Amino acid sequence: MKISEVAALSELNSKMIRRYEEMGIIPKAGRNLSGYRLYTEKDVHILKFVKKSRELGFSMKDTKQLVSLWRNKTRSSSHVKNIALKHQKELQKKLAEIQAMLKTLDELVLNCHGDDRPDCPILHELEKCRAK
Amino acid sequence: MKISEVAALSELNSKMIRRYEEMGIIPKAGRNLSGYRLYTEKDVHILKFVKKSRELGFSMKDTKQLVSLWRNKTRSSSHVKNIALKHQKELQKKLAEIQAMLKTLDELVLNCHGDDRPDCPILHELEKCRAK
DNA sequence: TTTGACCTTCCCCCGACGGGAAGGTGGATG
DNA sequence: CATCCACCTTCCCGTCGGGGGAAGGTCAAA
Repeated sequence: MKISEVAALSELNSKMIRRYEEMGIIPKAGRNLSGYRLYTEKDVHILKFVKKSRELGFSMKDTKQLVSLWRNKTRSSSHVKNIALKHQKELQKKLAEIQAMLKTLDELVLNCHGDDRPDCPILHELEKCRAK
Repeated sequence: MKISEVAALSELNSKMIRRYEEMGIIPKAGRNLSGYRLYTEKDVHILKFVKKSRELGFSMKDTKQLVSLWRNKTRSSSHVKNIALKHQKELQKKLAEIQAMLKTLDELVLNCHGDDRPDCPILHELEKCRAK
């Protein structure tokens, strides 16, 4: 298979597949005589794994590790779990940050008339010095 | 005041203050004879506004608009509100994405032994083809 | 034969920073 | 007075996860 075919099958795009290869996340593809990358079913399998990892928010670095562990039958699940735990903590942190922003933002949006007058609680809030 | 002083007062760093100036978010600072940027209390006020806007997650572009509206006494609050509403929607989307990731991740972490054995539900899940 | 759809590598762009080089300035100290 | 150190300036490069598009090679159908 050529790159656009595996791209369609893995729901990635060709550009990212080349990048994953360059970053060592996936093995180097074979080439035909003209230099075109050639793929097998196995490569599609790996690419789908990468796609799922990215969909769960794992970084490129984590994904590289996860692919490597996945392919290494002598891995320890604790290694995998540590990566997941770290990512989980980061996501929880981001979640809290966004929730905090939304808490303020929801209130501001609710209180703003949104008409032609210049009075605006949003700007007023941004102007306020935090007590801190 | 020189840049590091306003940086301390606004809880930003010098680098970002220069960048905000370059991006037109804040007015161009005055200079002394040696080319050092000089600031007033008013500038600190603007910088604090910028800081709060960024803390609420507004982009640089939005922040630039908000500063401009803030300083424009003939603004309409609807203009401000539209910016806030758009940002609110984006945050809600991000929130939902992170919650979805965490929902899966929490379950995976819970089910992974995290020991020396290679069996790992996390890798197993990533390997699975989505029904889709 | 030509056309169009692929493929390749290459470099630049985004946002929101951070690091650090290279060089100028300014005030306190020896 | 010289020197030292902290600060200032501009500039370029790196990060992460991509996207856009140029320039050129390949291949199959019309």
